Amino acid sequence: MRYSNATNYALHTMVHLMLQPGDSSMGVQELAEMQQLSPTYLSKILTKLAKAGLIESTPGAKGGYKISRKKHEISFLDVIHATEGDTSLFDCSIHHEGCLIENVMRQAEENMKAELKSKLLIHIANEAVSKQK
Amino acid sequence: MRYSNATNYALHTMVHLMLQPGDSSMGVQELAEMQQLSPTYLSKILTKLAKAGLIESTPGAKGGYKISRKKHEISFLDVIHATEGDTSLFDCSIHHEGCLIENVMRQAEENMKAELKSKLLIHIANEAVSKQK
DNA sequence: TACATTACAGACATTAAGAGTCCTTAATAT
DNA sequence: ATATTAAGGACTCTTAATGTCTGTAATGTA
Ligand code: SF4
Ligand code: SF4
Repeated sequence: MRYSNATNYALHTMVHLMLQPGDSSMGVQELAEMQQLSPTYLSKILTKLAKAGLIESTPGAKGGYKISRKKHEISFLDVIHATEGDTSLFDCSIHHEGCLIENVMRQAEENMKAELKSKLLIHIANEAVSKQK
Repeated sequence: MRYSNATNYALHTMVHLMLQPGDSSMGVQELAEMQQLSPTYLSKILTKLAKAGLIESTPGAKGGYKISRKKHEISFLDVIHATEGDTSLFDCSIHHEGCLIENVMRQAEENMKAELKSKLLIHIANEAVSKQK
């Protein structure tokens, strides 16, 4: 029971893109090198992020990825949702009416999600910058 | 990213054992039938629960499993911990000092665990009983 | 227009973990 | 002694994550 590596890569990539100045794009090549992983694999993750509207992609020469216009609203939960999908941590296939076990598990997951939703990536990016100084 | 079926089975089994009257034991055979799953597989899960001190096992004829003496203190988290192990949901292998990403992820997981720790199985068992009436 | 560059998509291979089975051993009651 | 039960190890099967390869479409540049 662990978050996938893809989520880790996605989070790092998002922070990288946030720190990129102005309207400049980065290619998957460059992004993959920074994280020491295969460009083709990262490409799939980036496509997911793009479909979720968290980043914007432009094909063709001088193309690449840049952070979405919603830059200041993107939460950890948004990224995780994009990579992990929207499945529940606990999902009993039976679904008895008013199941007490599910209630507890769902509530617990909600507590986690609430935190992940309240934390914005932009905060991490800003802190990272001020640390470097 | 889902909790394993084993956790589901474990939770159900624990509730069953809690509803058992007095000091009586149940065999893995009976417990497996109730949940429609293989006795040998459930046996492995029960062994984990026993090692975690959540249930007590007695081998030999007329043996079986019964709820531990800590019956009234056992939380959802205890059961999950026994079956899933103590690994973190988010575990970056690198561990940069004061990592901001990990901080957020860890905190979120803590929020979930807090809920799971506060919910005791005995409550579920009691509610299940009063519903039946 | 031709060409280089880049994202995108599908098929495929590899790996790791979960789920489940089978068989043997040890402990206990009758 | 024998039947019954839990525990443990080795094994297979299934599934999902991880990763690669190849081709296609879109875009800028010369
Ligand atoms: S009681 Fe809840 S968790 Fe258990 S089988 Fe029914 S729906 Fe699933
Ligand atoms: S910054 Fe944090 S999550 Fe990223 S590589 Fe370092 S330790 Fe891992």
